Amino acid sequence: MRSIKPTDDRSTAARIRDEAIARFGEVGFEKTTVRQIAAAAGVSPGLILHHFGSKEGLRAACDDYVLAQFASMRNDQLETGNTDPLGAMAVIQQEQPLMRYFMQSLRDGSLTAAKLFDGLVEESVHLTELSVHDGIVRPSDNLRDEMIMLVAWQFGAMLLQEHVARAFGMDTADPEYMPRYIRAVLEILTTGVFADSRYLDAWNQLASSGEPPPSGDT
Amino acid sequence: MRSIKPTDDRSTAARIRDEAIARFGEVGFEKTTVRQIAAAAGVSPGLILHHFGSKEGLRAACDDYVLAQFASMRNDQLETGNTDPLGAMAVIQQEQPLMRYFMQSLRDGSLTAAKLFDGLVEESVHLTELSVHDGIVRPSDNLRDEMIMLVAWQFGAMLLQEHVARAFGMDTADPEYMPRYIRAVLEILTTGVFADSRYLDAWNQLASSGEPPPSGDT
DNA sequence: GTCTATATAATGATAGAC
DNA sequence: GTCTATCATTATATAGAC
Repeated sequence: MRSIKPTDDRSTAARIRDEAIARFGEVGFEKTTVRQIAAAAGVSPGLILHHFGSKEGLRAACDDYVLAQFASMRNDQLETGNTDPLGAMAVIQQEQPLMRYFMQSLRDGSLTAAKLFDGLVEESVHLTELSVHDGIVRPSDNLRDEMIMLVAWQFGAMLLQEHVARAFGMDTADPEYMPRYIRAVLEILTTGVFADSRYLDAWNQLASSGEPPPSGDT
Repeated sequence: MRSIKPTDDRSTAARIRDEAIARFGEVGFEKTTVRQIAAAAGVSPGLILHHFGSKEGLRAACDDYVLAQFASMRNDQLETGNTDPLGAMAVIQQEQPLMRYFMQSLRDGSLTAAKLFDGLVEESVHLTELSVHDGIVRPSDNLRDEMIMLVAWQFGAMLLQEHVARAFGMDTADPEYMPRYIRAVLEILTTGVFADSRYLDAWNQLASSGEPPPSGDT
């Protein structure tokens, strides 16, 4: 169903894997059929099972590959000494097969997604500690938890970017989307949202009183 | 497979619908089979198709019902004059079938989820404007976009709560989870994250220069 | 309204030829 | 390594009895 470039030097198995990553990332593991991947890779459905044993085996191969690729990217970033948190944020926001695959894994709650998430939390905590030392990020005795939330928010926003874009009155593909997104994020993370610390103070007081705080209205 | 309480005054169709909402919310639309819903509701698979025409028809009925329920809840909240943004946040965070269903819809990107998301953005903007007037939330000339991000972050964090909880070193069901979550959120939204406004200023300068800003390192 | 039995379609997986 | 043909399972959906 698709012509393969004669100069494609990837092995057939690698081509199948890459097509699988693309499909899994676009529509998810469940909705993707072995036949679709076979058609996209220009091979028969049987060959895929022959190489990877089962559809689940193919997924495992994709997981391993994606995990390795991310580790490699992280290495490159460390070697070039790029410690800019905003830069990392922008890089990761790109619309690439690997990132799509990761997002879908995040949706499904796979083990790979968990590993990746945890790794990114560690990395963020590390980078932010450096930023605190440099006076870029304010100190906090709860920095780790805050970074966990920021990582979750970042990927949460990516998961829901269709809705964010629509609320902005635009499409995800609009070149104005990312600038507008980043500006709103920077505003919140620079100035906060509340006018003063009354909520935070009240919360900390409740917490120090040892009692699990109410979940209703204040 | 399950005994129905003799005092259950819901019609059979309503019972089927409620069971469907529960299953769809727990494992998603695709992974739920008509047979499972039938077993849970104590009826035959055929009856479900008889009432709702198809599985898709059943989903439509669920969507309509959930949408109506949320609208009703919103009405109640307006009537009781509850304008506390934190209260609304806490209420919505509860683990109820309706909320689970909404979360799954958000995952799948259904039309219902979009309507709900948009409605919640409008509501949040409205409530926050009141809070700004009351001096609780700082003013902003970009308030709407910031609220869009906050709504997306909130639901994004709920979508990823499995990962957030694991990063906290606990389980989602842990009673300490929500307090810890809320504290981290309050800290970020009260104080911000950056020590000063250098990033925001640099960004605004780039934006005012009319050029689409870089996506790499600064 | 409700059930049982069945039709139909699609999917993951297997077997064996080349 | 790769393909074709086929199996076995599972799901939605339909037909018709009660």
